[in-house]
Amino acid sequence: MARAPVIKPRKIASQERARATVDALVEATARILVKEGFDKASTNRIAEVAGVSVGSLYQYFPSKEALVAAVIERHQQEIMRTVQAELTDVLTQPVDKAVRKLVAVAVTAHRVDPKLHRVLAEQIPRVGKLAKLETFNRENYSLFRTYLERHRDELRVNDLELASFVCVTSIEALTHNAVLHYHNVFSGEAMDALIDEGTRLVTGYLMG
Amino acid sequence: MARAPVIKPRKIASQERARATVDALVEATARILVKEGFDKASTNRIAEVAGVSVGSLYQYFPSKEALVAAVIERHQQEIMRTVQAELTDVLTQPVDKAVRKLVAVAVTAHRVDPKLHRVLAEQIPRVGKLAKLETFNRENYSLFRTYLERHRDELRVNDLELASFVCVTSIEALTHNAVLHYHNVFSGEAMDALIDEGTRLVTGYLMG
DNA sequence: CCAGAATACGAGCGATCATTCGCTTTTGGT
DNA sequence: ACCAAAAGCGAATGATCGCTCGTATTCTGG
Repeated sequence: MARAPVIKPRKIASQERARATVDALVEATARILVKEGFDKASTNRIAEVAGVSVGSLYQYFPSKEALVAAVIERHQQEIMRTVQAELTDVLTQPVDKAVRKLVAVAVTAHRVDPKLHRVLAEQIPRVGKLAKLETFNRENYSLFRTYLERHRDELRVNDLELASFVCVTSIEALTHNAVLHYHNVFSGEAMDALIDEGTRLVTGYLMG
Repeated sequence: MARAPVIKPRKIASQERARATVDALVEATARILVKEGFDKASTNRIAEVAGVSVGSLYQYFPSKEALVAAVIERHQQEIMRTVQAELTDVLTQPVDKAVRKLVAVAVTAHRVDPKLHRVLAEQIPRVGKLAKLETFNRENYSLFRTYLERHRDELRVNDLELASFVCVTSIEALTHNAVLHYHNVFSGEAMDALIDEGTRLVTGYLMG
């Protein structure tokens, strides 16, 4: 009759040693994604690189997807930590200053482990619809939307929804492309120039 | 001693029936990519959907990648066919007209089998560095670059290289995002509005 | 009409992968 | 010091996949 107690409930965890194992697994996953690509990131390989057995892996992560999701979450939090401070006073600043800061922050965000960011951006669609990066972009989007509403009278746009889409999409694409695909072209001064241009693009659009 | 003659040279082909087989295979690959996703596109499945045997598949395509590459090429050519006519007179037109046309063309291009386009855009990085879409973007890019050079005196930008990057990246991202991720939002009139905004964004940036 | 070339077939090989489970080792409370 | 729970282990399983190859069928030029 007694049945449930012996079955392993999966996924719960925490005793000092266990936390180290979990960290090692997430770290190993990230490293493999960057250095060997998504396809090479098999559960066996991840366990091997983490210096852990496959069995242990499955004690904490119910699937390979869960592992990748953990990597995504960790990366997201790292970005947040790096960027948050910059964004606190943006809402109260004038349009030109605010836009410049937002562009600069976007660049900074993409510079947090760019190689990992690239792999994740490319592979996330495949990992279920978890799409944590989507969530991130939503936050980004609604922040911008809020800013536009507060400064409505300084702007020459009617549809704030549409304007938000245009601005956020452009800034994201510009910085993403520059950092992740043309990082050799945009280094140092060239990146400053890119920030200038991005700022001019968006402010010119928002104002006259 | 005679060795080579019997070996199948692979990949060459053409007799009426064979061409139909090749078409069926490419078509089946495209359909599976759209309806079931990249992971489900196994060679066995492709052959099954094409109504053909795996053996036949490997007579014409040396690998699974070759099949995907063929789908990409076909899609590219379809886009070209749809768009080419619109681009012939762009070079001679004034900035505002030209930019508007380029934005509109970008939308049109993304509307050629959007679902296929999305899958390809998401999965292409994984298919070697063939990156035919890269090639396509290069063409796009150099066309724009050429336009800027010809109309240099009408513009208020110094670095044409940088300006091309900014404009092409923005237009591509705007239309890509709108058509492939927010197609429900941007239908009919909303899409016209998007074209207006994209045009204003870019012309405002290029001129005063 | 027929011989050889082209095309088509599909069972099967070897490799890889995600995941399981019976077992051993470590840990922490008492 | 002891022991139950927690953590760790890794060989084994079953499924899938890309791809090959010996054979059967169809086509075509003479």
